[in-house]
Amino acid sequence: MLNFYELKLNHRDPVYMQMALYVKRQILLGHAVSGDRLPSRREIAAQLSVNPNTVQKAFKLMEEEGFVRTSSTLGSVVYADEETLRRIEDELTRELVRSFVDSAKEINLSFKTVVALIGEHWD
Amino acid sequence: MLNFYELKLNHRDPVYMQMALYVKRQILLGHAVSGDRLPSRREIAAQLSVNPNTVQKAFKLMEEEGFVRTSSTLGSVVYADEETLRRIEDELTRELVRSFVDSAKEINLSFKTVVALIGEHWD
DNA sequence: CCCCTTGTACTAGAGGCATAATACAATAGA
DNA sequence: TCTATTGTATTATGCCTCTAGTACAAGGGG
Repeated sequence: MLNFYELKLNHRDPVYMQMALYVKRQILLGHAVSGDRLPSRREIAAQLSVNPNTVQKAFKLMEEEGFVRTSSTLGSVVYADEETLRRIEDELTRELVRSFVDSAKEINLSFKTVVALIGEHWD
Repeated sequence: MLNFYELKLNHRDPVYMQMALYVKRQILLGHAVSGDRLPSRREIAAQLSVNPNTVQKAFKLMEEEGFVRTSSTLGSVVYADEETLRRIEDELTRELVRSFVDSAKEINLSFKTVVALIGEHWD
């Protein structure tokens, strides 16, 4: 049973998107696999101290994106076939790198400088 | 005279923040230096096809952050002393790298993998 | 001197995000 | 069967961002 205690919310991005991203990460890391159950809307709302309606919005998004499925009164479970997993990896990895590289180039950082800076901040 | 034609707005971040970031970048790149004039609020609004009030909000922010100064009816100019320049570099460089490294670690990417991925996306 | 631009301020409204408070049908479990 | 939980839906409120429209004092240039 997945929980949301470790999810630290920021004040920049919509909460319901941060929730969906969190579940995607758990899937990508193998911490959540197909069939794994998710707590009820109300339970998650309590874990995160947010409104149940916000949680419901997150589930709506996750269902639309295809990695969570809900059967009424039986709760929601993770669903991640090959294609879904690939899509999640793409979003979380390639998209992360792409936007970072774009920003780095915007301020004229060289590849060498970028690698050096990352090296400094890695530990 | 700085212009805003090259600034491509996204639909994720507040417009007035994107505007401030754009000016910071121009300063960091040396494309804008102390004394450089900025177009009027209304002129910039036209260049970006946004509302003058939004532009005014950006100026309020930029003045608060100290890299733009306005003298009534004479328009606004860039102001960037040593300390301001350092702060901008910190925000645009170190902050960029820091948040990227954090995200990369969230999905268990190794330093080596990250460098490889960046290398792929660099060109 | 007059007009136009400028910075600044204000009200009003739309849309997205989040909260608060309910409501209800369906089902699992005692 | 009764009760508690669950997913789902609705209405209202508040905040932030952005747009739209208007207003006004101050200064520059003809």
